[in-house]
Amino acid sequence: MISTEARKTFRKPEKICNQKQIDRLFSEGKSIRSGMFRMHYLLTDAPEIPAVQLLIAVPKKKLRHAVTRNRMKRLIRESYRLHKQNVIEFFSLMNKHCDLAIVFTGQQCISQLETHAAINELLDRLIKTHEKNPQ
RNA sequence: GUGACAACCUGUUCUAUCGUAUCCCGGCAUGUCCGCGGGUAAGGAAAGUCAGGACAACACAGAGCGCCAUACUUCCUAACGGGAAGGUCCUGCGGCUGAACACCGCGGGAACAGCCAGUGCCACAGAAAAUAUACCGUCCCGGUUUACCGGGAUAAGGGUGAAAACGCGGGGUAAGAGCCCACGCCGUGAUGCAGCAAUGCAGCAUGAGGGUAAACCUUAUGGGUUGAAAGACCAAAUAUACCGGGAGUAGCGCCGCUUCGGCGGCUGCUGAAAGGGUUGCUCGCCCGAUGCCCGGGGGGUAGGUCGAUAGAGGCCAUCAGUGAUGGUGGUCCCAGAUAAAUGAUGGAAGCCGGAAGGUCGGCAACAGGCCCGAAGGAACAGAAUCCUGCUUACAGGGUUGUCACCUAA
Repeated sequence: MISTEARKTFRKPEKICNQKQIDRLFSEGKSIRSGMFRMHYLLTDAPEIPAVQLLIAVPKKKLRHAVTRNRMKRLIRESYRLHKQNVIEFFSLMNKHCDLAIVFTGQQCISQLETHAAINELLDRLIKTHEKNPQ
């Protein structure tokens, strides 16, 4: 960790693209609920290169129009991109890998500020629960 | 000038920081890499997935039946159920007129092939709904006697109905009726003229003159099925058909060859070794030739590549055409993701909006004009193989046309 903090990127390797990985995450993982969001997560021991991988889901049932769905996904991704550093460092130090899925459960598109707050809260809670009970 | 309607066009722009996808360039640590290098990155409907193609796989001698679609004409197009122009019928407004019909002008609509091919159907009401029919009425005859009853004729009139056997005048008759005739409407047919044609006009002949094909049906034309999750290719790990090589290969049995020493084979039996399992190690135990080790190899999974972005392409000019559209020349390269990129936050400009204020006019209330402009607002909507159309959604702005109202002349 020399001087400048890491660049805030969000590229392909940090996304979950594998069907089996997704199935396992939703069937075996745990979840945290907060307001308009639900977060599924699954810890594995094998430390891979991106310590945390993410999946964003906005269900069609909640937001009917493709335009609003796209916008919501982009807002969530933007929030994660700006707030992910702590989580990545935390799981790197624990030498674990974490799969995350953020699911939007609201009925309407919300603003970037609200999204920032909600995502930040979720990530903090994820870290806190594992500080207490490191398994 | 304002408003409404219709058609067509348009569908905010610039910039800073951070970020995404892809292509190019560069780097070395050669890859799911890095770069404060550069280019490009949603729409008029990207939507609905409705029609038609391109493309792909499979099917397919030929013919018939069936099923489905289409249905005025000509043209356009790769093709269409799309479009253009024209025709016919219906219809709105305006003009013409004393008023109307017809006609003319500007619009709107049409499931505009055929009930004169055949079969069927036509609720309720009504006497009767289609080879007609007789409730009232009209007329004739008979009986009776004023006004009633019976038989017959009749489709003019009444009544019913969405619809009642073409309209009107005359002849005719007991009364009537296309029963006959003139005129007219409608249908059909051939002829002449105009038109590529639909069709129009003209006179002639003819008559079975209600509606219904969104009833069966007839005629003509077209149609193989499934869709990019099509389809083509590469292919790790693991297991493995099959092939080659290697280690190991004792005894008995059987078969073949033999120079009688043996040699080879066996999906025959028994035993053991190599090897493997159990364990930290040794022993022990267990598996062990349909096996073990090495190499090749086909199919094929994860995953990846192609399909897949230069095209029935855009823009400009020009020519042909009433037009849809086509020809020619020039010029440009304009998204290509795949758990699915095209974003976030600031700032500025323009647009809509008009609070508050100023000013002109007026004695004033205050019509109205002009200036300045705060808050706030900005629709419908996100590519997914690609095109051509259609349909639907849509704030604001622009152009043209029609109508209404106001103002001025």
